[in-house]
Amino acid sequence: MSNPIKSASAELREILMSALGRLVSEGKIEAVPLPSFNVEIPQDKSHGDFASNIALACAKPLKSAPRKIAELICEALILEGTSFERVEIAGPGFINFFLSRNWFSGVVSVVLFEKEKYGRTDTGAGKSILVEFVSANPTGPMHIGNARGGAIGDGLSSVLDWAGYRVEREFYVNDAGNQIEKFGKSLDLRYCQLCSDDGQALVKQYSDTEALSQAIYNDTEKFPMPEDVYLGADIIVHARNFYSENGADLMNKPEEERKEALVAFALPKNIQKLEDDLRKYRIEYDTWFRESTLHNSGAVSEVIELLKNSGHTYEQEGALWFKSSDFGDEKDRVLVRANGVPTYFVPDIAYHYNKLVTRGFDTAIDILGADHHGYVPRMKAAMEALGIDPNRFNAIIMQMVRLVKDGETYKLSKRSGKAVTLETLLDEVPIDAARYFFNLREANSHFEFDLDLAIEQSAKNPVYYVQYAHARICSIIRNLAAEGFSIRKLSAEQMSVLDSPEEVELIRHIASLPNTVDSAARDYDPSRITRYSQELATLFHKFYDKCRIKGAEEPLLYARLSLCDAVRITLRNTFEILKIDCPEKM
RNA sequence: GCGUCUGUAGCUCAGUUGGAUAGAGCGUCAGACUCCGACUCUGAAGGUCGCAGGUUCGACUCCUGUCAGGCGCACCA
Repeated sequence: MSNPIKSASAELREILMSALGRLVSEGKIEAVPLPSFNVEIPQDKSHGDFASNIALACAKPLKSAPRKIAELICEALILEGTSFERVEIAGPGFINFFLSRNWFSGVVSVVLFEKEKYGRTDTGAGKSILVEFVSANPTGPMHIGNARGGAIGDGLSSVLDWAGYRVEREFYVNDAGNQIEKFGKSLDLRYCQLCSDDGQALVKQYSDTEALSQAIYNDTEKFPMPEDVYLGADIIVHARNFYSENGADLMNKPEEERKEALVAFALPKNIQKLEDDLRKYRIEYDTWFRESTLHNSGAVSEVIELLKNSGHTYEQEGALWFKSSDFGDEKDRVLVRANGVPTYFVPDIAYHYNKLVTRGFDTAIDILGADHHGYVPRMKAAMEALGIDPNRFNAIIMQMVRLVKDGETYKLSKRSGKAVTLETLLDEVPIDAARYFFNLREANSHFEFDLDLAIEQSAKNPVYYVQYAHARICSIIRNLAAEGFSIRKLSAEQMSVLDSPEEVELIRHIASLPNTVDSAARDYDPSRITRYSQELATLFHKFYDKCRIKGAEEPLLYARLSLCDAVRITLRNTFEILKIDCPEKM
């Protein structure tokens, strides 16, 4: 696993340090503690491939003008045998470095050698990370927010995997507590409605379950529902299916028993549906973790004891409180209500305790909607109270999605039961487009999803643009192979004919994939990868436009063909990270 | 009111630990295929980085204040 940029950068630091060392030993500069300095990639390519502010940083301790120091350093530099061939002093005292041709041709060789592994790094050093995402309530269908969370969570998991972490994907199934109560109550109400005279009349009228459900859903006069239940038509469908299989017998049983039977009937179907929808979205979880297991194993009551023992709880008005304000949370939180029932917070603490202690992951990441952002400080507080480093728990907050079609906003309302579901979205736009679009912007930005653009098959659509680049390369390679020119291994010497600005730019960008993976992993931001792939596609198209491959002189032809293959591999690897199709023809 | 996130070109957005003349796509205008896939490429116009201070060699980036918008602020989850 090599990283051409990182190794060049490290090499450059060495070169600079040894130059300083020589200056000190020759008595040309004073021996002072080395200040921290940068080696970075300038935005403007005319400023070289790397630039260092070392002379500016040394100005103060050496009490000398930055440019003067820069000149001394440059005189002491030894570039022979390194990846660099030239330096320049610029501006207030920056030292700009230019990479050698050998370095550029080396990049292509590395990519052709590492193939599908190119871009992977070992930065994570095998540390384990649990990424929990989507975790939609199993009481109903998934919405657009879950779609964004799914793409980001899965993309982030891939990025972390590529950066050398041991990653597991997890879905937390809220199959216990109040939501399930509410689910049971809703199912029971609908079931009772179906068994009523009005319901029976409709059952006879409609043979189609969907139509029947819609009729009942629409008729709020005959089939009223209280405020605090799920109104969606999917609830009626469950009730209807249960009725079809079991009839009205349950009406003679107590309400609690009915609810239990209905939940036992509907919940597994909903969970299965979540799995199916997410698999269709190309998300495969390592674990579907059930909240109920935390209750059954006693982990929930255990964590209450642990918190009590920590000394950060107190009782007030009959309830048990967690003094989360001890750890910077804005106020304290109730753990156990006056009626003796724990709040949702307790199983959640038990769950995160399970992640970090019981299962021992080094880090746990949650992908959360912005409406849950207030939840982060209290969970960090709970972890700290339990003696866990709160930095091992991280939350990615993602802002709300605005769906736009025909220039207008699609408003999604949970209440109406007519929210845009993940399923609807995937019916409207290709999976590639959905996954790519949701990773176009960083999580923490308000995102506008343009449905028209996602469907459009043109260069305006970024996902088509990048896939087209890949198909185009494959076509070139096919064409040349048909004429007897296949990719062959070239020496550094033969490869060094690639020196036009377009070729150099392209190679430079190819070289930065490992770095991009690292920075995406470091900042938990998979959107770096989509932007990288677009830039790569653009640079390839520019190269293609300027540099002919077919018909070029032979050494150049083979070098350019190798470059094409390197681009193809690099592009394909970014698609692999994002799990989108890699078409060889379109 | 408190907390939190976001304000960068007409629109959608980049800008990696503070660096050199603030970038891209779309849109607009003007161009490029008898030639490897034109689903492509080239060029032009377009900016007080919300506003005001501060920190320093240097600020879109850090700090303070302020304005506008999103999202929260339960013994709901």
